[in-house]
Amino acid sequence: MPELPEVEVIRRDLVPHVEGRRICVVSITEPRLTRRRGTPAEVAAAVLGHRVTALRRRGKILFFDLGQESLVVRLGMTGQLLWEEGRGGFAPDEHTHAVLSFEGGGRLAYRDTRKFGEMFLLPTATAERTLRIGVEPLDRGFTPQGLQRACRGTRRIKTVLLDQTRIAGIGNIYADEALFRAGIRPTRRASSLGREEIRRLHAAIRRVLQAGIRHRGSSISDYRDACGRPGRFAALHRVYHRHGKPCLACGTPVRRIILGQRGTHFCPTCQR
DNA sequence: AGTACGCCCTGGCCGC
DNA sequence: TGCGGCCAGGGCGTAC
Repeated sequence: MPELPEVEVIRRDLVPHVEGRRICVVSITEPRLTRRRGTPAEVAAAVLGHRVTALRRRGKILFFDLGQESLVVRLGMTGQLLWEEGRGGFAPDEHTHAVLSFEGGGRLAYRDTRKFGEMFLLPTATAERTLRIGVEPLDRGFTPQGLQRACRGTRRIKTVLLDQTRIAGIGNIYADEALFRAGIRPTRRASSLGREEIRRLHAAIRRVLQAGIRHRGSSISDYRDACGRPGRFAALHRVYHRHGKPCLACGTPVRRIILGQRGTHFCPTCQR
């Protein structure tokens, strides 16, 4: 579900509530949530009593820094982190798999219908390396030259964009939208892109991710921010989920194909 | 090294 | 109304 813009919106929503606050009650009720490392009881015990020193994001992943260790949260396809103010009145439903309560009031609920998300602990110092997270596309360190390097080897440009070990945070929606804005077909061999195309794609990736954040994310179905509100960016999608409808630039019907097991949307006229 | 594919889950929607 | 089939924004393991 959530890609970089959605996760960043959630992070920004949560920072004022959780940073500097101590976790005083932990409940993890879904064993799948901690499947990568440890049991729910072990993770809960390790989190309990710690202060959140920082809430960081890398790609689509959130890190609740707790001192030596960080609680790593991946939202998968349908994961949500919802902030509930106050102590009472909060009724977790059957899709609420974890709740962190904070000293002084306020709770953070983790909901995830499809249970693809995860929550586990890693040593803070090595967490990013362990998870092999690629370059952060909105950082200065992401350059056209870096994108060029990421394009070596792999077959199709969309596959490169979705590879989290190369560039972090781009998922199916923003890959299709960035490729449309750059005028590049998702099926193109990455190594065939010229300097000018790389430059356009680099700019398009940044523009589309920033626009996604500005409009508080894309809510196709499940995505909600930390207050439970949908984002507005889906209304501004130019190709994603617009198959059969006229391209907003030229009127040609937007086409949908399957690429890498994922629905892929593009304009056959505007994207070459 | 790269890619195709199945799979982990649940729910919504469409057509019959 | 009910049911089967297909779809979904992610990512991992396995086979080739």
